[in-house]
Amino acid sequence: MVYTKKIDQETLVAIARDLLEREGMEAISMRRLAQELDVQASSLYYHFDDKSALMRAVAEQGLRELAHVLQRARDEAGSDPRQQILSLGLAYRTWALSHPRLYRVLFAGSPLDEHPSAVERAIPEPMLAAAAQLVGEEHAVAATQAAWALVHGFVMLELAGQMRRGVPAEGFVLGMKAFVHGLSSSNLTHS
Amino acid sequence: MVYTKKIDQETLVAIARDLLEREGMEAISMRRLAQELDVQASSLYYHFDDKSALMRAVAEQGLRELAHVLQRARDEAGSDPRQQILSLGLAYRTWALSHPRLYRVLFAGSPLDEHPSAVERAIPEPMLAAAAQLVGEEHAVAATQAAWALVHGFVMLELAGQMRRGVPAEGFVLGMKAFVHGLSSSNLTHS
DNA sequence: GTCTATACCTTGATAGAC
DNA sequence: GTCTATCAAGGTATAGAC
Repeated sequence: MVYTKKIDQETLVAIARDLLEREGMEAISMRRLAQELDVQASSLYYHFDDKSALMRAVAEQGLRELAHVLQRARDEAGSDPRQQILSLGLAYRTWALSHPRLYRVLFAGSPLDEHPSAVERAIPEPMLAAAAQLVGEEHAVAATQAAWALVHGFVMLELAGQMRRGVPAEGFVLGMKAFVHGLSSSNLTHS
Repeated sequence: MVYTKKIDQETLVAIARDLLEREGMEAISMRRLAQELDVQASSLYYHFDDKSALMRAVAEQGLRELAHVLQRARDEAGSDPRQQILSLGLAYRTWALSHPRLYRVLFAGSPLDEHPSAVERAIPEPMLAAAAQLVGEEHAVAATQAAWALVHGFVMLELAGQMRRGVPAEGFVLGMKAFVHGLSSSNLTHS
């Protein structure tokens, strides 16, 4: 061959992810990625159809990681569903705060085609199991939606810099405890 | 004057907001806004220094509206802080779902300069008052952060199309009730 | 206050040589 | 598999006429 191989899908995803975390989504262009790899921009199109395909691969890698972290958090939390939910929340927040821009990318795509999306299929799964134990199958989905909302909302507000009035970790723990306590003691069917 | 007045700041903000809601943030460019107003793009710079100043004005208008809606929701909810919090949550969600793209813009800016941001100053205020009644001043900030997270997270997930596994309204109400119940009955200082 | 004209930049993507 | 060359769009912003 005349021109020797320099890149492949894997390294391309790795570089894109790295650049994403370092400089944010706006910094990611095909030219910039190519430059980062010491390659011409047009070469990238040999490995990915277009930019969105590349970023989809990045998002999928992040999704797999987060799903794995959550799975492990639940496994390590013992058999008490309350403890499992708390553990899931803490692990979720830790991962999201450690990968802020990647985390945002997970929710930036258009899931309008998939029902439900890959994210909706993977992320809430461990919570769904814990919720079923705590509030029964008939309320598991609703409880999972609420728990996910609480954690996701907290992280998003923190990442947006909207949690500087207090100590975020305190609000987070208080919220999780109040929610779990309320879930297990209140009568969910009425009032 | 040779060229007669066609636009002013107010109509410019109105058109920008309208276009934002109709077609999303990507659709907003100075050229497009000008076209929508039957004017040249360069004319817009007479009224706003640049695009970001214009969009800031749009966001501020949205923020004022939401803050007003929340204030009213609390006023109408009576004296029970639990009822106030539920009312705040419902009103918040309703407004956000009615102005999805504008709502997102409120959190898209960089609040890294203001401590806290305009959003953080205005939005949680009514909740802060209700929370103080329910859990005392020492936990009011933490409880407010959690409540805001729950509602914001729920709305954001809904807007991202990640709540299609169940009936969102049910998960939302269940979450709010469990949280409020947990807040008022659990011992927040220990456990 | 709006106009025309334009400078200047960045982007995603393709064709065809090697 | 990567290269060079290039297209077609789109963007923000300014100068100066009217």
